[in-house]
Formats: sequence, C-alpha cells, structure tokens
Amino acid sequence: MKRRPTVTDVAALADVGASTVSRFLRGVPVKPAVAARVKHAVDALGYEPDERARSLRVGRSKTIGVILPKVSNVFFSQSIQTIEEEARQRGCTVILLTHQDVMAQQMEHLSTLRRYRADGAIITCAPGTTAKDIRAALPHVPVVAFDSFISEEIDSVLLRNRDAARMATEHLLGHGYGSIACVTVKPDVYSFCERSAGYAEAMKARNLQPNLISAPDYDQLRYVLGMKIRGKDAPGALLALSDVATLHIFKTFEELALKSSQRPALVGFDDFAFAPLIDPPLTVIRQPVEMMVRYALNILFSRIDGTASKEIQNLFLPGELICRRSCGCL
Amino acid sequence: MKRRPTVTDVAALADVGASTVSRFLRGVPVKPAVAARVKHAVDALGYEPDERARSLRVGRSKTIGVILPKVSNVFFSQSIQTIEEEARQRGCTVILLTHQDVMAQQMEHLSTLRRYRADGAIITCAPGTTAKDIRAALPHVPVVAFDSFISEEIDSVLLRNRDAARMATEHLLGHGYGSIACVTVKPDVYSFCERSAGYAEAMKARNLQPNLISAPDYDQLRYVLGMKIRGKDAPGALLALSDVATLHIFKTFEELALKSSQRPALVGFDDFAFAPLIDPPLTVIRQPVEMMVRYALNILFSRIDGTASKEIQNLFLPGELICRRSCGCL
DNA sequence: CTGTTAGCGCGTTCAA
DNA sequence: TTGAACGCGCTAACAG
Repeated sequence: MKRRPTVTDVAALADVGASTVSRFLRGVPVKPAVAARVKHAVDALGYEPDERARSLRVGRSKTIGVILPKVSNVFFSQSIQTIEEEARQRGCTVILLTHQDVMAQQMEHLSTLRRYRADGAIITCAPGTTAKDIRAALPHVPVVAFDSFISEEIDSVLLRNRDAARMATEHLLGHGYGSIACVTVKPDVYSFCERSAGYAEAMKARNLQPNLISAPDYDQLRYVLGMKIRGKDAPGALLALSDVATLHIFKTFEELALKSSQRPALVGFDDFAFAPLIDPPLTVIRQPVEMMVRYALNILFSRIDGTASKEIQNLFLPGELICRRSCGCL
Repeated sequence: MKRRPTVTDVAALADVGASTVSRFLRGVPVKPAVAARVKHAVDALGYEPDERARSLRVGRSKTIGVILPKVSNVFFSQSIQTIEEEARQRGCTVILLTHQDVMAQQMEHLSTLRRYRADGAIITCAPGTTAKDIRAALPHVPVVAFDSFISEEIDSVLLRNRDAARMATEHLLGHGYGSIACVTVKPDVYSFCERSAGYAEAMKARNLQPNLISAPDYDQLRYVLGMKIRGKDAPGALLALSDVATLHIFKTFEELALKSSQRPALVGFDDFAFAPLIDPPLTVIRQPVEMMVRYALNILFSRIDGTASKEIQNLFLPGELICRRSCGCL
C-alpha cells in the first residue's frame, strides 16, 4: 500500500526542487531540459496534485456550491445540468446540495459551503430566506440567487415571473374564459408567489375575482382541486404554476374520470419534453433555462474574479408562451 | 475585510490551546468550564472549521464523486436526488460530474476526483470503460458502478436489464405481436446493450428475427424510425429502451401524422411522471431507483469505512412491468 | 530560471 | 485533562 506521490517525490525523482515541479505544473516557464525530466517523473509516478493542499495554500477552492430545493423536476434538472457543464468549462467543480424548501436544511448547506470554502454559490432559496441569513452564513462569498429573489443587495437572475403569469392569464382571458383558477403547491415559494400575483393582477384588471387553489403538498392539492372542479362554480380554465402542478392537475382529472371535453382549459409553467404530446397538447410558459444559468454563472464568476462592477445585478428574463391546444387555441 | 477566524483565534479568545478547541469541536471530553469558554468563543467569532485543512490532516475528505452521463432524464435526476440526500445523512457532500457518454470527459472527471481526494465514487460509465481505466485513475479509492457493469472486480448495482427487456418483449409477444422492434440511441451504452440483448433473446426463443432500430443521436433515430414505420414490413410493436427514446418515438408518430389507431404498441423503460397520462397510457419497465441508490451507497460506504467483506458485490435488481394500455392491455 | 524557507489551518503526537 | 511542536501537500516569497 504505497503512499500517494507528492510534489516532493516528483522533485526527488526529477532531481529538482519542489517548487520547480509546482511551477512546471502551473505553466510557469522552466528550462526545457528540466521540464522534460519533471514531466517524465510526473508520468512515472502517476502524480496528481492534491487540490485540498493547493486550495489551502492559495485560498481558492475552485469549487462552487449549488443549493436547490430538489433536482427532480424539469426546471432544476436542466439547470443543474447546465451549471455543471458551464462550471467545468471554467475549471470549477460543483458541490450539489438540496434543501426541499426546508429552511433548516438550507442553513446547514450554507454552513457546509462555508466549511468547504466554496468560492461562490448559486442558490434557489427556501421561503423566508433573508439577505441577512445569506450574508451571515457566507460572508465575503459571492452568491447569486437563482429562480428566487432575496433582496436588492444580492445578485439574482430569474424569470419575469409576474409578467409571465399575467401573459398566460391574459391569453386564457382572451379565449373567453372568465373563471380562471391558479393552482400550485407551496404558495410561499418565491417564484410561485410572484406568479400568483401576476395572475391576480390580470384577473383584477378585468374585475374578475382571483381564485388561488393551493396546498402544502400534492396530495392535498389534488383533494382541494377535486372539490373545486366538482363544485358548482367550477373554473373554466386553470393556470398551473409548475410542471409538477400540471401533472397533479391531470391526475385529478383522471381521479374524477373527467372526459376530455369536460376538462378546463390549461396553461402550465415549464416546457417538459412530453408537453406537446399529451392530450391535448399543453400550452406552457417556457423559461429560458440555459440563458438564465449562463447569466447567473457569468455574474458569479465575475464576482469571484473581482472583475465585476460593484453594482448588484438583478436580471429578470422574459418567459415565452408556447401555444399549443390546452389553452383553447386551434 | 477581516480574515476568517481559525482555531488559533478561537483558542486565543477562549484562553486555551488550539488543540483543546479542536478536541472540543470533535467531541473529545474537555473540562466543562473550558468547554463553555470555547463554545462561547466559537459563537462569538462565528468560527467554522476549514474542511480542506481537516481533510488534509486526517486523510478523509468526506466527499464522494458522482459521475453520470447526464442528469436531465428521469432515471438520473431521481438517482442524483436520492444520492445527495443519502450522502448528506452520512455526513458526506457530493461532487457532481457529467460526461455525456464521452470517454475523454469521463477520464477528466476521474482525474478531478483524484485531485480532490474524494473518498469514493459512484459512476455510470461511458461505453468502453474498463476496470483497468478505473483502477488506474482511482487507485485505492472505492468505486461502485451504477446502472453499468465494468467487471467482476468492481462493485456494481444495476437493473436486471436483460430480464427486464425479455419480460417486456414477452409481454408484447403475449399480446400477439410478432413483429417487434427495439429502439434506442447509443446502442453501445452498457444498459442499452443488455436490454437489446434481452429483447433479442426473447425474439429468438420464438424464432423471430430481432429488429434493432438505433442511431447515435435522437434526430437520426427519428429519421430511421420514420423510415421503418412507413416501410412495408412496419413493426407492430416497439420496445423503447429509455424514456427519451419513448419521447422520440412519439415525436416520430407526430411527424408522420400517425393516428392513434395506426400506431404500433409500445413498452418503454423508466416510469416518468406523465407516463400514465399520455395517450394511450404508457406501459413501462420501472426501475427501483431509490433501492438501487441505497444499495450502491451502502456498498460504497462500507468500503470507505473498511467494514465491508472483501467480496465484490454485483447486485442486479429486478425491474417491474407496469401494465397500462400502450402495450395492448385492456 | 532555480532551490530553500515558511506557512495556509488543522489534528495528532508527546510531555507536562 | 491540557498545550507545544510538528507535519499533512502545496505554493508564494525570497535569495541565488
């Protein structure tokens, strides 16, 4: 059971000083003859620098933390996929942490990132998170809020949630539906909150009563939704605030054995792969996920490199309404 | 811009030695009065131990690497979700890396894990990966192959791919379909390879000619599939080897403007959320994802802790056929 | 261009 | 029980 080789081992074999090895490895010019010997020794020993030691010495871990509620939905899995690829291109590795919208877990994760000395963090925060929480947990560490807004003081990139929801609602109104309900779980999650606000704005602009159907979890949501749909003043159209909400709306339809013709019109958030293929093809708001991630990482890395302007950036990207048939089009 | 507090700072404030602080933090008994002072100092300074330094000293990074082809599909996003949660419960953080089935990227990731001195790794490997590759890249580091099999010498947990595919095929045969095609991208990916083998076995057992429809990417797959379906001896049923394959089969149906009645029967792999809700409800092979992850992590951590028996474990878990209507049932 | 020295922050000796 | 000294592996600073 041999010890892993260290710079010293390589240096000894190549008959040079340890710092020469270090220099060679980092691309600092060394005399060609020496370079060859070092290279040979590195290969011979299968040497690989210890990132922890390097990190400890230079103060940069080349690691970013990604804190999300979960990864198992379209939006987040696409996000994390893109984050990982982009981060890698910049020589960073990703520590992935999920909090399930539980504040305590999120705080624990922030602590984890602090202990690992992550260079920065991308975070979709749990409801109730304040700028103080973040600042206290990660002092002097660049953080960009993703798909959530913490405060003016913290960089963020997110969907223009209100506008998107208003647009969707207005589209439904344009089809003549007057009784539109907005359905979501966890209405206190930032993006859902904004979306339901946008929905309510559109309704009020027409002097219509907003009707928010929400619940803390999906089982309860289906129950409540079922009651409303079977009730006397059942909504003629639905706005689902996430792909999973859409899913449970469909499940409710099934549970109620509602035929296609009896089903309310529907617009959902997030354009999952099967959206065009279900019956009827689903009209959705599509988020520009890759763009959002790219912006977020640009901001993050410019902060890490110190090349950023001091100004905080709060980027709001527009959603796109993808019209298919569930909204009543065609 | 204050420096982050270190053990020394805490020690000074609490008027004790640095090692006492270290002991206190790790739960080694210290005199109550001293403990109180240290605790106070820790809180006052907001001290958080540096994981890199600790790791460097004790030789354990409390980090595991997870190398997957991608995360944006049902199976992998569920997997990574569960891995993260389970790893966290065991005090480990997860470094996430994706290789898109490109060998070069995978090798780079292995190198990354070595440099970060990950304590272990879960890996779904790219086609062509050998035990030697892994061993050379990660000597003395526990590795468990997930959803892929490298060799008898490396622990692995995966679906009983062949059996599952055979079961699905036989189910289709039982419905009277004689001409069944198997469709997938990247037929050289381990699990796809096994599945198509299981499919072929079932066909041959009935003296039927296997018909593998495959392509390196989805665009080409749709093209090839379209040709076959419009051809003279179009398959009466299809076996899709992944959820994304299923998706593209449906897209092909759309492109061909195939009515429901003209569409071949279909069984897919992976039970995505909308599977029961599409038309017709999709019959699938469901993988026991959480179970698989749990087994994989149990093996991994028992190796890391050294509590494992020396015997290599190769776990093959059965898939479950979820009958809905796309296969011809009902 | 190169080698030597020192120290990043911690945990672990070893005496006291 | 506690504290001082040392070293994990690396790179920055300095002298040659």
